[in-house]
Amino acid sequence: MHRPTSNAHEKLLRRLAEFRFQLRRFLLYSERAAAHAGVQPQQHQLLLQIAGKPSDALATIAYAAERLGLQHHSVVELVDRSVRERLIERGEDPADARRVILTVTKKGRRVLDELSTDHATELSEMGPRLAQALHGIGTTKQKTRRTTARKRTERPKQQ
Amino acid sequence: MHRPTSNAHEKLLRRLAEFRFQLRRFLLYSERAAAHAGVQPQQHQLLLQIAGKPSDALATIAYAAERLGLQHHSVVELVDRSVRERLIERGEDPADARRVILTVTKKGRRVLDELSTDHATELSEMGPRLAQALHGIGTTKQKTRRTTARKRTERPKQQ
DNA sequence: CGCGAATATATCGTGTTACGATATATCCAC
DNA sequence: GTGGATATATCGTAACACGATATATTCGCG
Repeated sequence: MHRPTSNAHEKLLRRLAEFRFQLRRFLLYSERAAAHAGVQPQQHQLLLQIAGKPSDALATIAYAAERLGLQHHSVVELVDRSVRERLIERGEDPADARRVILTVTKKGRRVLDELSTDHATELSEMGPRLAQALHGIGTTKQKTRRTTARKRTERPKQQ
Repeated sequence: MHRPTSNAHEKLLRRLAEFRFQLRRFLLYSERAAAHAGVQPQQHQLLLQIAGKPSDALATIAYAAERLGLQHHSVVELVDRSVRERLIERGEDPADARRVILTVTKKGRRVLDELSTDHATELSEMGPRLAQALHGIGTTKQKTRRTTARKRTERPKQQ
């Protein structure tokens, strides 16, 4: 069952490639913006997830790990570095002494605010392009076999 | 110029945080899918950009670097690893002996095809969520714009 | 209330990977 | 053909996330 350069498939590849390219461009912009603001990309993300958490969530290490898609201990190290640079602070949770509550310092806030407006601006430019690159994809996968097609609800991706 | 917990600003933070979270989820999915297919995320991206290039482009190292947002020499190393694992091959450019033309092997193609359909499926699920998280942002960004606005094209960021 | 299991955070050593600096090869203009 | 530009390659280094493991605190249950 060779596909002699299936057009639909080629098209999907091009769209995926374009999407990832645009995505990478955004991430590169973001990395550079962070560097420009004097922090590392991951520190920026940490600040963002702490400051941007919903009001009903606790900014613990575990929360940050979940939001950043990292292991707890990777976050511990990220927090170590960030505390050292006075971007955030460790606080205690009165309700559970095992936990650490993370708060953003004034300095961290300043950095984050700068980055946030930058990103908002950049995204209002690049967002549409990204959204469009994204748009073509779901609709392009038409024939390419329908097996993997609809396991929509969950994904048995372990670890 | 203090913002006493500006509501609009808080909202922007939450939206940005949510967007990055969704983005990270996608990237995490992608990383795992690549691992599951037996390649590293960057190898997947390399395959994708080579196979998904527009027909008028040459799949050189420099092209890949541009598309992956990496330095040439990082790509050289990525290519080294990928060639070693028979995912791609180095070829010569008859027109310019300095160049290396990259081609995807059968094995690489198999891997990429698997990953592509997976990603198309995943994106048709998660794409809308991503697009929506994206959508709220440009419109939430109130005033503060202008400075640092658009020096996207190049940036003297030596980092 | 006391002990083991579960949860939350921390430490240590390691491997991967992208980078800067630099080197080599080829092309192009004159 | 020589010099500068372009394209790829090599080497040493540092950042960062990870696995394995350790410590601290809370919870469940008798």
